[in-house]
Amino acid sequence: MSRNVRTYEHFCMLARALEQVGDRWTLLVVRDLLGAPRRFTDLMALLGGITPKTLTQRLRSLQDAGLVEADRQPGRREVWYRLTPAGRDLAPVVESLFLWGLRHAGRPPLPGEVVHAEHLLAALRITLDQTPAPRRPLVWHLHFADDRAYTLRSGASGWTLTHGIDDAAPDVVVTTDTHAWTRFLMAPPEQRRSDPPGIELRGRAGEIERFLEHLARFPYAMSTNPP
Amino acid sequence: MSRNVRTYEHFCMLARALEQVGDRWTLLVVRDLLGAPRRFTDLMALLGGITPKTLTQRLRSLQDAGLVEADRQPGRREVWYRLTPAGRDLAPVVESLFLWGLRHAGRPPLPGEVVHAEHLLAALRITLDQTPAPRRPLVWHLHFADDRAYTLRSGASGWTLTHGIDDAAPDVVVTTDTHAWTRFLMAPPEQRRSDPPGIELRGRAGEIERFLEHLARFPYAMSTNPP
DNA sequence: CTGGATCCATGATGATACTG
DNA sequence: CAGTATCATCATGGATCCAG
Repeated sequence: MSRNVRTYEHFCMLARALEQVGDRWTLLVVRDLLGAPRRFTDLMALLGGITPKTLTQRLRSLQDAGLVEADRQPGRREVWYRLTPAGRDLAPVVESLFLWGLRHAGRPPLPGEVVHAEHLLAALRITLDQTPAPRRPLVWHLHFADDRAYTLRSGASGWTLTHGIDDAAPDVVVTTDTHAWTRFLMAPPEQRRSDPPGIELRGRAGEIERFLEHLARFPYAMSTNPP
Repeated sequence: MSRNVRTYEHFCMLARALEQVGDRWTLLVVRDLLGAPRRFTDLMALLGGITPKTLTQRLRSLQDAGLVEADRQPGRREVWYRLTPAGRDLAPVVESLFLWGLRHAGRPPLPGEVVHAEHLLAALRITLDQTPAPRRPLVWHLHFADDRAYTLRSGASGWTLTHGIDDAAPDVVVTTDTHAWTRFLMAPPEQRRSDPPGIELRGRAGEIERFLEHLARFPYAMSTNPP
């Protein structure tokens, strides 16, 4: 149970933070737990390429640091891992790294890369949060070919991405698959209007227009320095 | 010269970002280059504990990734390393990690930890940026016992920390040493008013009061979730 | 099936010493 | 000042196996 205390021995809050979350894979685990609580095998699938040994080790470190807690219910097989409040406080860290990656490595998938629609949706949600909030709350539903569905919703405290669709009437319903959705989002915004292949957009014409307008800021919403 | 291409092979902008800056020591190098251009030995001193081999390797990776450039002038021994615009874009990443560390690991130095006033000043500057900007620009000078001096200045685009003191008339002048300054800032804000040992504050009484008021938000300025 | 543990190979990092 | 060289150690990856 003893932790790998690989320390920097610096009196610096950045170094202290990196001692907790700087190891390989750690922030990717946090990324996936920010979306929702997950089981070990959920994480294995989302983190394609991690070995069970390393995942176990990262989850233990995060638990010891108080960033993750394991939910083990008697009579239930699975263990659900979820972030503690301290773990959720890492959201700004993950978001700033997402934005940097979008800006400086925002290219379509390389051959062999594992693709999960959810990670692209997370990047989209963060990008939307960098743009002015819409005057009226918006609700978009996204249905993927593997039967996963997500809701993107704007609210007073920004955009949220949730798993599944809720009962609120959506302004736009997107039906697609991971591959088409990836090609759609990684294409230049001008090209997204002309009947994108593999994507069905349903909703009032004005709402679809508004949807495309918001997406036009993706992936280059942030700029500390000009592109 | 060949890169350490330790990739995740995920189509995820967070993973792409971590491939560039996720290695041990890398973000600490960026932290120190965000303050000013530095020489190899400057970095060795600030990064106490890094080996020259690892520092060389990190600087090469950062150069290959286009985040750092080396300034070698003919007839000059030293090499000055500085961030490129893409490297400076990492400022939000470093800042969010600083804030997380302040909030969740903001304890006084542990025995054996290397202490540099500059890293605490960086954390202070970031914290000041989280609070409402002062109505009028403020200038504080800080003189340390080792003859290093810094200027903290508020402006339209937030607070800046610069090396040395400029010619503008300061509102407050602080004279101290690294140890006393660390104890001062890591003490509860109430305790900072009563004649802190090892610190001399000069300036009009109202300006010193304003200085202490701004510092009262340190180190707990940020909160995504309540403390 | 989920949630791991074990063994071994390899590569990244650390300690120390030395050099153009 | 700005690194290299050498050697030792530790973390990670790959594959396989196991208990509830």
